[in-house]
Amino acid sequence: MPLPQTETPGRLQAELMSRGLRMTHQRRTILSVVETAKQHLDASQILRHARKKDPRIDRVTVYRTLSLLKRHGLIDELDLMHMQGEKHFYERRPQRDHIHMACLRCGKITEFESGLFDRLKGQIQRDCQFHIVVTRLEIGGYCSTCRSSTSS
Amino acid sequence: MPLPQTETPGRLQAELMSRGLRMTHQRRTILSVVETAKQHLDASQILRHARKKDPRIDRVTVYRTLSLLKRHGLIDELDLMHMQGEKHFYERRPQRDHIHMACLRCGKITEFESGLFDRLKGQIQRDCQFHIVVTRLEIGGYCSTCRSSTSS
DNA sequence: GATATAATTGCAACTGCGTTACAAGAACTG
DNA sequence: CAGTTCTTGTAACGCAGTTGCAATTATATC
Repeated sequence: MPLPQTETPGRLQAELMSRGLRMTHQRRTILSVVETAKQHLDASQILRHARKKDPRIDRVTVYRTLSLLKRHGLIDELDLMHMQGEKHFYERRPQRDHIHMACLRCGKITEFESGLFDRLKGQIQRDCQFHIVVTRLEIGGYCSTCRSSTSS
Repeated sequence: MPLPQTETPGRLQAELMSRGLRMTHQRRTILSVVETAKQHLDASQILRHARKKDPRIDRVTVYRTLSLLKRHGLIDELDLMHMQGEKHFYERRPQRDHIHMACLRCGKITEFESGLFDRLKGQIQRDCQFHIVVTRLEIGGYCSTCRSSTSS
């Protein structure tokens, strides 16, 4: 067997291992799902994708792995303005923080980076003497497409 | 009877009435709780406070009233970085948006207004052609007090 | 490699926030 | 003040996430 085909090692996996955490088959699978996701996934979607690769994974393991990744600052948790119930969505933590805009009409999620946002964080650290660990800026409103069509 | 002592009419109540919504005794009570809250309350705390004024209020009514106020843009819903489970907290929508900072150690919530934040929102509306309805900027980290004491 | 040990997993049951269905009750209209 | 429509309480439900515990598995050590 040429290695159990666990995708390319991946940054998440490398990060966890470098922190001395055990690398189980389940974790590798869940990590690869999060790592290759093309959109924001919630826990149950992550479970479904993971089960396609390994049907024996339990949802509890997904929750535990997500909270592990969160504790280690490797993923960010999003609410996306609670447009789809109370789910949480996850994404690999990016180099540079970005803003999530959620269209209240079509549900599209747009990401946006901004130097003003970076400056704002700097201002907060200085003026409030607050050491920032994680930020979440979510905005609800109407995207350009939905603004131009019939109802506002 | 000199009016059923429902606090001063209150802005929330006036707003709802001006929109042609029925003003029930329960709504008046819940509104006054939200309006006079000295801190961010979650649904169950609002229920508890409301019941002190009127023991017959049910939690369902609290949820329904909160979602009514939310739909009308009269209150904002906060997650406060999910530090206390998955509760949601509520506050009367302020004139000017502010940022919520949550200390991951002591749990203190700090509010902060910033011209940079206002400018950032303007930039988003322009550059992304996105019509902003509601924003939520939450930051987790360590407050000045907790930074100076023993552990970081 | 084999073995010991400490972490991780799956299962099942549970918690807790929030929602829904529906009949009874209350607010507004004329 | 009678009628209509909205709102409420009750109870049952749904769903995301958590916990306890025995069985399993990754890693360190021999």
